[in-house]
Amino acid sequence: MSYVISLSIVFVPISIATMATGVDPKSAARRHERVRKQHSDELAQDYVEAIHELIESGKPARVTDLQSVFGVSHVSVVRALQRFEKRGLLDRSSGDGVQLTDLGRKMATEAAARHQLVVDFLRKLGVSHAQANADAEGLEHHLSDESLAALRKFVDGE
Amino acid sequence: MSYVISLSIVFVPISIATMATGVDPKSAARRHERVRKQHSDELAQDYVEAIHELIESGKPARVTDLQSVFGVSHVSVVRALQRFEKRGLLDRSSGDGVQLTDLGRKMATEAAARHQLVVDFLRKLGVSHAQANADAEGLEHHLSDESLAALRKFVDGE
DNA sequence: CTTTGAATGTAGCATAGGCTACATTGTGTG
DNA sequence: CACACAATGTAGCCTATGCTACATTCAAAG
Repeated sequence: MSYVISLSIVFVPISIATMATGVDPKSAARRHERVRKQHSDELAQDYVEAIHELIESGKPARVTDLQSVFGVSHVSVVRALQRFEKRGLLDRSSGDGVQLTDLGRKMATEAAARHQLVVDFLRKLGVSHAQANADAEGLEHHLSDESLAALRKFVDGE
Repeated sequence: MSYVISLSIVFVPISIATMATGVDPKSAARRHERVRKQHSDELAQDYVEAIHELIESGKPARVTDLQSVFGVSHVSVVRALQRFEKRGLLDRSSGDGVQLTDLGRKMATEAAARHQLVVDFLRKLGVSHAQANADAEGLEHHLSDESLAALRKFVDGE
């Protein structure tokens, strides 16, 4: 079998037919592929965000601290940190807790800004603070720039 | 337009202290745990939704069809279907394509309603149809009942 | 009737992300 | 000093999701 893989990640507007039905296979495949990519970055963003928050509040970001933030075993934390260190997001060589690289810090501040925007947005929609925070944790990784801009516009008074 | 909103999301209360700071480790752990649970159900919902759409539009839901919907190899589809069959969501014993069980159909219609609500909501915020559909794919799995109700209120004229 | 191509399934491998069990190391206290 | 506990790391196992390569089956075409 020979596959002809289309590398056209070019922007292709969804056809009228698709817009109505939502069942066009090609665009559906593109959407699902995008979600898979988002997932592969979610944990990294959550980690750098948590590490950033700890450091900003004067506390070291140790394995134990992250373990209680994420509610997983210390082993899962260690292995996640190993992966993210390989990806150049953080540095575990210094003594007390992990440090973020410039790249990690950039990712962290962007993630924090997105998170806050989503929380503010949900609050303005009338969602309780607790639920807004909880939902933002899942939502923040799946918003396009276009949707983020729309949320911002709404939050900033519409 | 009226929506049938899923009532299936677990309610997790969050303490007042948490609400203020957002950094309380225990509530953070609860939030992250909830997101992990949502992830473990995402693919199942996407599959039953896709299968339901195919069947509703008169086409059989075969491995090949789902392969092109999700943009993965046929092997990934087969193994996903095996898992979901074990979970009682679908039935592969009948001849032409998979069938949904009652449970699978219920999950599919709820997921479809959520998806449509998110799309309509983003559209009302000014997001393009193409991007609204794309973003909804990721967002729809991470909204609490409370947030879904807020979205519906906004869509229905506020 | 044979060949061929599409659909489906299996075998086996990779990575991400969970886990428990065990080893090491450092620190503080009886 | 020695024992104990907390923090960290490693070994090894699990499931979910991807993949390629190979096997089977069936229908359509020559």
